Amino acid sequence: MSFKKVRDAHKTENTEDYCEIIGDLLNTKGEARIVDIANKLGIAQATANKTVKRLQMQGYLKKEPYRSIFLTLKGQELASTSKKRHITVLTFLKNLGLDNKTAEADAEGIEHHVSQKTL
Amino acid sequence: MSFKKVRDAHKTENTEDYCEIIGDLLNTKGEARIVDIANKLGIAQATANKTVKRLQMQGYLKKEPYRSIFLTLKGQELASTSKKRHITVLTFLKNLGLDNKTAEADAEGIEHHVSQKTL
DNA sequence: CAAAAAGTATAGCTATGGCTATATTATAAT
DNA sequence: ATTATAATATAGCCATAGCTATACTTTTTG
Repeated sequence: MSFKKVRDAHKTENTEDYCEIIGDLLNTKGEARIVDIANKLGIAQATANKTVKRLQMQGYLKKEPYRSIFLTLKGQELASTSKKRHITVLTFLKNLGLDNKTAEADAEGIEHHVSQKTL
Repeated sequence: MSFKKVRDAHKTENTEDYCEIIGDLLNTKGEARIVDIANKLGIAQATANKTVKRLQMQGYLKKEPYRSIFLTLKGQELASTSKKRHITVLTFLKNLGLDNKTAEADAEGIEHHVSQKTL
């Protein structure tokens, strides 16, 4: 069933976004902090904090209290496949002739639902 | 922010799916029942029941206990725009050369995240 | 028409992902 | 060095969406 797959995608979607964002922050700023994530996602810091805690439990992240965040190997892998897919979708949408803003916005939602075959 | 939009899409996604499925069932079978919805979505009947109750509260559906389900005007409108988008995306994916199965599966996830412009 | 089966409803549980309000800790500024 | 500010953490709330188990109707069947 298609719907089951979509639900499964939704489950990993947030995790993928967090890992991707953290990866980007580490690359550009050198460190990833709760505030930055919350700002990028447009959510409250408390929410980001809670999710980071969960992702830590699940082995995607590493972090000490009041310190910045790092990706585990597992988190790095997720971030990289997620980023690749993001770029593929984004490039594709741009090639369709969409402006950057629309392409970026749509890609964010679509990327988590594109199968290997379609890519 | 793109992420905010994606979250908003997720909120309406399930509602759209329910309305679309109910619309389809009414068209093909003449009536829409909890069991059918649960089967189509691949979820437990209790879950379908609960959601149907909520959608009824929110004015998308009408139904009497132990009876079949109908769409309100609001529900019909949502179903039709949702269906149109679904078909557009599906056709597009097929035109890319994807097989029916993959196209259908991907369309299900993607359709809720495609902006008007992109369509 | 009574019993079995199918469908629907409800209760109660879990997890996720939002939020605000309130600590607490770390960092910056005076 | 103390104080103010910024960042982080925690507590407690809400809604959604899933589940199982159980109860209650409706429909089918013998």
